Amino acid sequence: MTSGTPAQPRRDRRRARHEATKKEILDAAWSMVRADGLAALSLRALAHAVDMEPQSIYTYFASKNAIYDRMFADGNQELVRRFTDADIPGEARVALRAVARIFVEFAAEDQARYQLLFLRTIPGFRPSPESYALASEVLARVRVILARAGLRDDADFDLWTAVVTGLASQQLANDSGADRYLHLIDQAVSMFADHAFRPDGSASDDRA
Amino acid sequence: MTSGTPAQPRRDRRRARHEATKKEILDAAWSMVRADGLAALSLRALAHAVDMEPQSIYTYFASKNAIYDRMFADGNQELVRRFTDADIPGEARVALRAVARIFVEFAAEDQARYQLLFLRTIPGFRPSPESYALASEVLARVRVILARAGLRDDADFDLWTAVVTGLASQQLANDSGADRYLHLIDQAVSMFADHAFRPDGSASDDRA
DNA sequence: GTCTATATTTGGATAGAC
DNA sequence: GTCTATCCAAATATAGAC
Repeated sequence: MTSGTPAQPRRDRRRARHEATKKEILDAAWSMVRADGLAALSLRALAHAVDMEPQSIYTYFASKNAIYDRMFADGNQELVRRFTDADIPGEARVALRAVARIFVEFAAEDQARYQLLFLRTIPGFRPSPESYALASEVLARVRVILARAGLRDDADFDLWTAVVTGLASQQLANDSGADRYLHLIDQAVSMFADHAFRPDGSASDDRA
Repeated sequence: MTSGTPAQPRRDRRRARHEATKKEILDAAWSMVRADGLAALSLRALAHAVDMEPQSIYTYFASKNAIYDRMFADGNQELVRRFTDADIPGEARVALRAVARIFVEFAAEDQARYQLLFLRTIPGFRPSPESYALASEVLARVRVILARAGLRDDADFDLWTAVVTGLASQQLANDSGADRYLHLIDQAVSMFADHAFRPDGSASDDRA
């Protein structure tokens, strides 16, 4: 009620500015890892990219791994967002196609992001519990979508993730920038669906 | 005919010693990347692991990337060897299973090796033409085996590599040390074979 | 072939003035 | 919140003595 505590507009502005700078640093980090590779990120280069001295980065992030951690969280959040935004239909094969496209296209867009999120590529880095929770969230969403499509078997789910991550990793490793594996998505989904939804007892084993 | 050229036994011994030390260094490098991650390899630590000063490494390798290059070559050579040693039967599904097992087990054994051979994980590194030729050799062998099994379509081949690399990368990223995806190999092969060898016109598209 | 010495660069990180 | 100053460790690499 007295002077000096006017609902703290000054502190809010300061906090907003702080967050804006943080975002600026993260954006720069993303473009650097895209250009030079995930492991090549350095605090010096990052700082200079945002016109700072390297030491000033520590005002915003406690360590280099803290930056990786935020990037890890951002990447997973973006993927969650894409699953949320797309309204996935109930029909099984259509749903599977939609999920596969979202994932593989997301992967193909950014090799560094894919490495950070899905491969263990940075020697010292392990995501914080909060960030890891977002990664689990992604998996949980996919699991829900697939369950709604009629897929509840754990082995089938694992097989599914193997198929889509296989397309993604091949696309990135052997055809970055083009669509050699991207356009196999529908075929892969058909293959998987034929298998997962095959009538009981039709499992062929040894004969071509 | 005269003195001083006695079929050069001394030079041979020296060369043998040189090659032995080189191998010693490479062995140490492999165990270090297995322990600490591929990207964490340093010449210092490597040298001290073989009781040398870091500078002495340069007697054997021109650079750090030259070491990665030899490791890349060794890894591919080992994989070629495994395909050569296994005699793959003519029957299609049996052949596919054999190839898949060899590849996925090879991958699962060593995360660092898999990253080096199949993922672009080390920012500066690109294999030399000679080493890259060995990688092509691996792919060519698989292509021949699959062609003999009746698979000659390029898209089917790409789909095949996606399935096996998917199993491999999931096994490494999510279940290192166990066999969650390893034991999906047979199922994955059945899925793929049912698809690749399906009778003409049976392509299902939209219905579950 | 291995060492000492050294150069150079880069890396991540802290203390403290302003 | 940003800087200067610094630290320390590690990195790759070269020159030259032995």
